[in-house]
Amino acid sequence: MGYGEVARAAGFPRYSRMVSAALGRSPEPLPWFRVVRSNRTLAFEVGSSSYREQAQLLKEEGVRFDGVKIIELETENSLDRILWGPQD
DNA sequence: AAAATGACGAACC
DNA sequence: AGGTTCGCCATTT
Repeated sequence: MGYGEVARAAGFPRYSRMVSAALGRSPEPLPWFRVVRSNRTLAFEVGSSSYREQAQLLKEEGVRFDGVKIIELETENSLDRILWGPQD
């Protein structure tokens, strides 16, 4: 899931930036690290401490990388499923 | 009130 | 392919 994708899924197509803001501000432990950029790279500047943290967390979730690019982000407990569940 | 700012994204050079 | 500009919209200056 990218920020724009989350926004769309929530019914706010132009709110990608608000999504990132919300994830950052939220006091509850949201799985912010599962949200990436639309180009499938991580959300932060490569090498930054936040970048390394996100990379580490994602690896623990079983997400694989091709260098800086993410091979496949969607895991069995991807963000959309956590937030909105299997709907049915 | 006006301008700058973002864990964004797409459109243009 | 890679760098710059532009649209987005709530917050903060």
